[in-house]
Amino acid sequence: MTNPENRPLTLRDVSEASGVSEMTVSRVLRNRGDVSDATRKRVLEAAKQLGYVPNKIAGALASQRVNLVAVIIPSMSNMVFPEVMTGISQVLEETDLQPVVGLTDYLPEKEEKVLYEMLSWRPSGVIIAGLEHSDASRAMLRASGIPVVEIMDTDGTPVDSVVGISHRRAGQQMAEAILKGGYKRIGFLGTKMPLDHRARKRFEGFTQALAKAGVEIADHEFYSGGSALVKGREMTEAILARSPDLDFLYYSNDKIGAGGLIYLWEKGVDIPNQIGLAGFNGLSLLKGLPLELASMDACRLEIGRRAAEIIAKRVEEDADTPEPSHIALEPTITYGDTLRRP
Amino acid sequence: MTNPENRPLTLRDVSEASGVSEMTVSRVLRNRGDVSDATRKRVLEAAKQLGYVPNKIAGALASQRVNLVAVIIPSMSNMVFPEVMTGISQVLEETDLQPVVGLTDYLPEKEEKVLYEMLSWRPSGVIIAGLEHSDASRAMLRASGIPVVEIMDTDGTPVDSVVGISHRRAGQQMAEAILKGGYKRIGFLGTKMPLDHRARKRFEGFTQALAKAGVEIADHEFYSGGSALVKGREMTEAILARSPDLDFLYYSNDKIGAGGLIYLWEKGVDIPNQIGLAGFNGLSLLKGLPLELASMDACRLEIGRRAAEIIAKRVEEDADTPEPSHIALEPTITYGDTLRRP
DNA sequence: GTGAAAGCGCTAACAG
DNA sequence: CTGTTAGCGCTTTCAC
Repeated sequence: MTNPENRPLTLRDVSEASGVSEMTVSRVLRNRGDVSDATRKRVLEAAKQLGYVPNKIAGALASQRVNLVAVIIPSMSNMVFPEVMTGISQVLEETDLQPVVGLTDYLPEKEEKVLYEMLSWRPSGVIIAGLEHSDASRAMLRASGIPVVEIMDTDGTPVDSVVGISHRRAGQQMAEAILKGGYKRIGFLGTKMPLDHRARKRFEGFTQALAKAGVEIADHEFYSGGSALVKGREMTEAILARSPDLDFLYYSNDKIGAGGLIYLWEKGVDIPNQIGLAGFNGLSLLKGLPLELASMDACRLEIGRRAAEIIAKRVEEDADTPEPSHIALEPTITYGDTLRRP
Repeated sequence: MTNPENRPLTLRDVSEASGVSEMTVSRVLRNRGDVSDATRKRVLEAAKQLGYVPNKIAGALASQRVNLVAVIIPSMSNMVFPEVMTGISQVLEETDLQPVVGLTDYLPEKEEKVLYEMLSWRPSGVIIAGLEHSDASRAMLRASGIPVVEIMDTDGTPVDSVVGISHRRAGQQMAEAILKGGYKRIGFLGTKMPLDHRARKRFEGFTQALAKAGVEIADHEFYSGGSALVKGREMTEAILARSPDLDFLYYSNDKIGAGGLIYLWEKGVDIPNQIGLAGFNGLSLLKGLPLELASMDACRLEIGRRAAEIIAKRVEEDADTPEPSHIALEPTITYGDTLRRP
């Protein structure tokens, strides 16, 4: 407010303005230790009057503590991660920890860079999507000496703690449900991205479970980039033009599934009898469609919450129990209107 | 890698391991000043070997420079802001600046808190959504002495720079287009949130332009929370049950518009003749619908890019030209298949 | 309850 | 090209 030279204000300015030692000012501003009400009041007044904002950089350097939690995820436009973030925020809001997000675009090199950048701010913990990281990244995580929670996926070996679901099993379960529904000629539509390990694992689990029943995927279609809804339409049209005898389409995510569903609905196709459909994620948008798309909940919110809880707990307890938590959540199938029940 | 005591490594460790002074190690690690290739190599090797990650906290304190740009936005699940972020990231990636996101949930108190928190890290600049802030927030922004860019909206008085569109005018233009399309009985469907100032301004501009033509909104419906697609369906059903004679529905965002569109399409309503529809934002999902919803581009990516450019430029040039930029972008109408052209 | 001194790990500024 | 000296603005620790 009153800052004529426009020089960042320091504790000393507040000290001088209030006539209280820097040390006591610091105590007041952090609510630490006993300070008389009179002094406290004078300090608070001076601080507000000046418009003082503490310098966390100096504070962090002196105290060797940073109330930041690095959250490293592939993307924010995926619909999945905003919800994970919500879970993380919900939990961290009750602590004095703050999430800081870094985006990787599914690129290992970028993940490495972002991780390096974030670790250089010495956060109190790291929440990072996936179990697949470059050797350098894994080394940094281990060397950091702070709690690390890998999220989303449990199919692999974590550096420290892990919270997620088994995408391989998710793919298997969907395959089993589809077979039980009596479908035989199954098409798969998914993302081309070879770096989306979770989509890949679902695909693997899916084909594997089909194989166990002697069924093979009849056709498949992959995409990359663009609006998922549009791609869903286009791929559906393409795969059915090529293989008109398909009786089920399994989409690797709900958005392309929704696009396909709208397309088929337009065409007047009898769903789920002529063709059944399923997606993945359990997005709430599915309920706004003409038919509710079958899907599978990915436990996004819960994963975020659990991960944050692990970090928060470790930060509190500090030194002791460096026992890693390994939490595997159980996704559930929604049949909706597009997958015949057994 | 080789960090037995698990104590954070320091420059001194690298210095000792390489037999080079701390200062020179620092120079190598920052690519600053001339260092002989031999020394550089020794340092780099030692650093990598130890798995050293520089401490930016100490660096920032010493250099009084922080390569962070605070980005303060209401939400990440809005579809709008991820795209703004993309624009910001694109530009900042070419600099050594890094965006750090803070979320406000459209709450002024939360905005104030987040802003305080971020400013206490002394970022190089602030990009903040909207022009409406608490007095305290505005005071902090002004007192911070760093470049501030308010984004999304140009209807108001910025603290420093601003990049956005006029939402009031956007509402007006849509009203004019609707009238020119020959529609008379117009319904409005939107968010209840009184804190979404941009939606409010669009509504105001909309009604105002209608009024100028002697038309009044025939009915309206507001919602809050829940899946936008679902809400769009429900509100559309509700408003038409109440006012079956409406010939146009203007939705305050594309998602609820899409929900309404799907609902009406299901019902077999003749769009755009029996009823016309329009949304707002120009989301790419619109092209995946049975009909393309009329909408208006909000210039999200461009806003992000421009804002980041302003910050980047100011950080480079430093002291001079503290001349604020005021950039008003021009949104364009998409008629799609749901709004009759004049 | 309050204050003084000594750093936190790095970099600016200068000296060689 | 390399090294030395002083801090950056806070908090820790200990004294009063």
